[in-house]
Amino acid sequence: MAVTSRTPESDRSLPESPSTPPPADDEAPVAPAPGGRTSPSALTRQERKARTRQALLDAALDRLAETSFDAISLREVAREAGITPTAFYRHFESMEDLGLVLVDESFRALRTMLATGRAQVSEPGDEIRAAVGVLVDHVHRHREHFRFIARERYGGSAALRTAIRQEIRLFSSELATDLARYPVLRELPTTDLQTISSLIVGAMVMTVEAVLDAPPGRAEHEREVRRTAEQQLRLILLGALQWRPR
Amino acid sequence: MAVTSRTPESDRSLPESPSTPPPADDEAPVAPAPGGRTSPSALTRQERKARTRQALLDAALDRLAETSFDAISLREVAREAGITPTAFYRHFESMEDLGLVLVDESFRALRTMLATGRAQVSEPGDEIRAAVGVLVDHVHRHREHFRFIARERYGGSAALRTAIRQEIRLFSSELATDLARYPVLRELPTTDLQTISSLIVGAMVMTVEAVLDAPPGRAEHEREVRRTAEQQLRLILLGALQWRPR
DNA sequence: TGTACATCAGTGAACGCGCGTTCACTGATGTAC
DNA sequence: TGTACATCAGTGAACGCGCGTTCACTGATGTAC
Repeated sequence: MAVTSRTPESDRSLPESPSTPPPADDEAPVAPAPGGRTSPSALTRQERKARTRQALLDAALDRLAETSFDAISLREVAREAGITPTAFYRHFESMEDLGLVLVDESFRALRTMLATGRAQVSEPGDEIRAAVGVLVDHVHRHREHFRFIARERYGGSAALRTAIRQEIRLFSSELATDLARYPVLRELPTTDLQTISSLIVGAMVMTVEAVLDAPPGRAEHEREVRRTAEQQLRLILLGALQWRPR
Repeated sequence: MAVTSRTPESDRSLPESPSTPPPADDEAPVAPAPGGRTSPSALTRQERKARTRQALLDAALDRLAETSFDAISLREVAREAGITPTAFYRHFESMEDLGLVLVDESFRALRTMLATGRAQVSEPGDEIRAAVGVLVDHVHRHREHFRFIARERYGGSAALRTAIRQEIRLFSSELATDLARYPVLRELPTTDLQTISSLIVGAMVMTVEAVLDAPPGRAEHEREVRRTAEQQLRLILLGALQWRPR
């Protein structure tokens, strides 16, 4: 197990060691500074706590690759984060509590995406391709968070499901507002805009799932997913332009 | 726990019984004919086994109201079905095995729906309303199976997920074939038809979830769900009619 | 700057519990004669 | 029809295990003087 270098009384590996212990310097599990340390840590207590907390969140996200959230145990999350089960309670009241924080974190990522999308308005006529690009890129960049949402959207405890559904509804409304900026759509009543944006959200959800399911290397598969998504949005737009209320 | 008697040797349900086994009469766990019974049971061993098996499947479906499939224990399913954990193995190799049977059962229900839909073609101009009606009715009639699919579609073990995804893909293809019957759409290349039908399937999935989420009594909420679904399909159709390949 | 005390993230033993799986078994149902 | 034997769905005890939660604790970090 080779502890890399240093500190006279070293070999300070944790009792339950993290899966990938010290990648570069920081990041990853945490290393909660066990007993007897001479050189004073560079981190404040507060910073350390924040890291452990994040390690717990990351550990849970990580486990979601294998099972659904409510099949993940507090103990395995603590183990993977490199702390005792008992210490878990210093950070969260329960796994459900942690789950709700993950919902929050995940939708923050999603909102970032919307902002990015609005910022780079791109040349007209190509908005759809650009939008799909932004979506797919973000899914790659926040793969684990999107997987979490996809899984728990209809999966887990009532509390998580409710929280996620509310966020999606909000997201859909924001999209409706965005749509209202387009000249042709501006005339449509709000309810119709909402119907349209929920259709778009549905297509997006399917797209996200397709991207997540893509075998890692298959660029070809992904190009296909993009193309389908673009065509679907185009078709929706085509329908929307023909749409007349009532 | 009264065993409700009747019919000397009739009630010939199949070993692998259809989704709704014994319409009136019994229901509930099973009553595995405990020891010391004097009056000979009216059921053959085979029939009894089939019932217990179905009771296990139903128990699992039932538990899915609370948690996701991979958080359901073999023991609680056995308990709810009225048998010992040990006896579970007379029917399924494992919970995963049982899960795969549920996938099968659920999609059989879904296929029934498609058949129904095709049969009652209804007056033209109203196909969309009729289709949405058939969908919503079927969700009500097979509420638990649809909930199972909705939950495990992205939720659980890789095996279940794969099985479900394959069924949905198949379903989507069948829909594409159906679409090809419509004069205007007949001209479109197969890939475009598939893109369109996957968009429709996406909207349907959202609709199913909305119906499942509806608070039981709220007829009003459900009318709204129906209306939205109809409009979305109408919009897709509108787009499809404008669609020109490439 | 040094000292004395407070804070609090993390420890480790212990608990009772439900889990999946094994095993040898029982006794009603089914079958061969 | 009656009898003797085979089948097999379900039993119940037992196992080792990982779980969530409690408790009294430790010792580095933080703060007041």
